[in-house]
Amino acid sequence: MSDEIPDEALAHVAADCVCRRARMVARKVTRVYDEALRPAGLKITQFTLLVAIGKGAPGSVSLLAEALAMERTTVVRNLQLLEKDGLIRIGPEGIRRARAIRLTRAGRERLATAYPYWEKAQETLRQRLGDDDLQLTRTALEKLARAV
Amino acid sequence: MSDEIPDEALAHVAADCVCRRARMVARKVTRVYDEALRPAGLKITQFTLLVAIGKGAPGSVSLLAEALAMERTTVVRNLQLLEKDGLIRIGPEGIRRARAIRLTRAGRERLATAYPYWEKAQETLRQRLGDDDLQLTRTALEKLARAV
DNA sequence: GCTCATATGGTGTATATACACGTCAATCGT
DNA sequence: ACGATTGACGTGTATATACACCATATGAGC
Repeated sequence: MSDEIPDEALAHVAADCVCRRARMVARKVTRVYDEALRPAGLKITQFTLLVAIGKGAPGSVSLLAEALAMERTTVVRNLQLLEKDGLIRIGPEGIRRARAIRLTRAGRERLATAYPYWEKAQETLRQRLGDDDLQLTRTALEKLARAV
Repeated sequence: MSDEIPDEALAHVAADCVCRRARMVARKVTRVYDEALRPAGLKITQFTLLVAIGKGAPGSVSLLAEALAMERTTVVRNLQLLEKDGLIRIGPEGIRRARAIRLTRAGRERLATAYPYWEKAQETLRQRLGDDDLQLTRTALEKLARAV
């Protein structure tokens, strides 16, 4: 019968699925950063967005989404939360309806507050992995992000 | 003023944040697998859960969550969806309220249907990365998952 | 000017994730 | 016997993610 799946196939998936591993890693790592950032009242997703906005002052939601490999509509919702908290300002529609996004003063202050906690999370990871494996991991994630 | 954050710090985060990279990778990879599995009517999270259940017939929700590095409560919601679709059965409370979880016949059939699509996604990634970088990636993700 | 392709944005809906909290069952120490 | 501890479960609430769909704006070609 073709509608039964052998145990070997299940073991193969469990052992070798790249997506399973990538998601497991993302969940675990996210917990470390979210916990570290808790005192700053930010989650790592929000912190990452604020950094991207502060760094590049993106001229549109689409560009911001592209830079972070996020769905544009996901960025829309996340930005709405940040704006509600007064951390960013979403500008009016400009050319081709594009909206510029920029940090507010509160947003910059929150970033400054959060930064040391982010550093702690990075250091936690470095200690748990060791310098060599940390570098290996960076390289691998970079290659994977580029390739996919 | 200590409430301003220098551009160098922002560049440092954007370039070196392990969590940012891990989440970007997870999003990108997830899209590949979700799209590949679409014809089977499953998302990669659901497929992964079904595989874990089919492989181990876990004796409790907590064990299943542990095995996949998921929050227990997340697993609870995801299992509720799978049970609603008739793909799994969540047993009655046993020792210490533990509930055994097992695939239904429909669940096994769905797994058999989905498996070739998962293989396609794996092959897609292998082609885009190349064998060497794929192995490198596996190793790095494995180390990261263990360490964190 | 009109039409159409393209770029940008937002909403509806559904799933995924996780913390805080409460509930219930088994076990342990006294 | 019984209170405290531990283990397991589920819900409330909030955020994160993404597809489907629709609305609006610009520019190209006619």
